[in-house]
Amino acid sequence: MELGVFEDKFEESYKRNEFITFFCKCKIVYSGRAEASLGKGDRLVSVKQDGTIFVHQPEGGNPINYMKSGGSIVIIKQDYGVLFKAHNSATREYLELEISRVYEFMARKLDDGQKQIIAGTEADMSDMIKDNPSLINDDFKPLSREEHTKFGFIDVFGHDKKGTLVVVECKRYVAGLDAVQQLRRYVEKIKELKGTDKVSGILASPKISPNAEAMLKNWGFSWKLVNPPMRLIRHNKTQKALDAFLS
Amino acid sequence: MELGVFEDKFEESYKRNEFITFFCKCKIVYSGRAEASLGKGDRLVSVKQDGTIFVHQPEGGNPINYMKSGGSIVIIKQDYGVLFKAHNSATREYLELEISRVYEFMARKLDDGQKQIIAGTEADMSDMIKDNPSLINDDFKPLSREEHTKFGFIDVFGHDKKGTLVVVECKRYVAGLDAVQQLRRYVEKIKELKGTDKVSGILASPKISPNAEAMLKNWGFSWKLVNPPMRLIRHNKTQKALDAFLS
DNA sequence: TACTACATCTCGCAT
DNA sequence: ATGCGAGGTGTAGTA
Repeated sequence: MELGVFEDKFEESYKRNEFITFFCKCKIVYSGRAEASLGKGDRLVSVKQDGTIFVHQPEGGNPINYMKSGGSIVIIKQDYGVLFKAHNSATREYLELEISRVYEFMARKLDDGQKQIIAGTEADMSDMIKDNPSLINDDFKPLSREEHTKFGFIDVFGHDKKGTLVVVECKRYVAGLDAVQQLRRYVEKIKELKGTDKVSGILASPKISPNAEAMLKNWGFSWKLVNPPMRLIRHNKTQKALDAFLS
Repeated sequence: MELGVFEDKFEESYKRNEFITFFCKCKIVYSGRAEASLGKGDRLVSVKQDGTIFVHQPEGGNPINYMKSGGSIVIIKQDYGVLFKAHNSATREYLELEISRVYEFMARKLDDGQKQIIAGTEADMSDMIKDNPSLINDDFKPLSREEHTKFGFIDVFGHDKKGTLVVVECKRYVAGLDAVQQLRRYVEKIKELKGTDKVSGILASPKISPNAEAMLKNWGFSWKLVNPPMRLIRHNKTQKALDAFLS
């Protein structure tokens, strides 16, 4: 595409707050929370309707460069082509694309008021545990869930028949050292606040790393295998399918 | 765009491993690490040359749905339009788009062999501290940097004139409770390994949260204000510019 | 491959 | 606004 045409189209679409996206060859410089530069290559550039910008290389999961909404973009003609300057004065970030060619260009006003509904999160997991406390222990009595305190928030909090307080930390996948320390912090704080040593800590997750398990035991905590709700279903399904297949 | 045309174009471009991107109206279902659904709306859909997929709503920084490379895509004609089915058998993930309209379509083979050069990371920060130990303390002698051990890796490790071992943990932005606990873990492990209590912990960051600072002091550690290298330069530049402006 | 920690993380929620 | 933790986190680096 001729760069003059690109300039005009971009200006017009940008003014209208359209979703703009184009393939181009460019060099990139970013300055802000870090400093980054990227030599000349072909990329996809998108400008969303709220001003969010992202640049994708032909491969890889993440944008190579991006800017959050709240900035402004100007297009300036240069001898080598076109300079695409994005600036966010609030965050003092710059993103500059030295565009030497534009291959294809699309822009359109998109209409979408939908929000995603999601299941199988850590919150669902703590819900499940509160509703089915035997997943943790036969005499576990949950009292609260997702309780925010000033030192963090506790996924599930309760006690057992002997009156020992119980703190449960959930992880939806492999629990690592960080999860153990999170649990440790909560248990210590509860002990401090309640003035008792009778507080037990339980880590609930589908897996735990060996180092994390060692540290957990070292601190007198325990681990309970719990799958996040939908993962459990899927796993069972798969198991059955596998069992049937193998039998 | 007529959906039959879209089907043909998509099939052809997908076969050629081109970077495909289009605006469409669709409903979305995801199943895999969680279960998610999203009602009908206008979105940008992209398929990268390695098979990475992402779907963007008109606003917001992150893709609302995505799939990593390694899967496959099929397009199936339906009464309501076209079903876009992405499946990754290795991870057992599905992403299905019920596409009712396609507004615009682009596809092209992009050529890009460049890798981004970046400065101002935490690694740069620990480099800077190792080269300028006075940023931490006048008698700090660094011994190693980014040392990986089996219990974690320590950003900067050294000692002072009195022979006390020193562990430095860097954070490029606000240090929170997690950073303090990370430091705590390293210090405890070093004490255990060396069989000494003479190990001090220092957290180096541009900021620290109040709770984190309280916890830090409670554990006998200390905080040192250190900016990541490029942030320091920018800040000083800005300060000068502001001073000049205000004077 | 598994584990660990960083990320221009982003995002939401509660204080 | 800030603090805090989750995320379908992703990604790199190392054992």
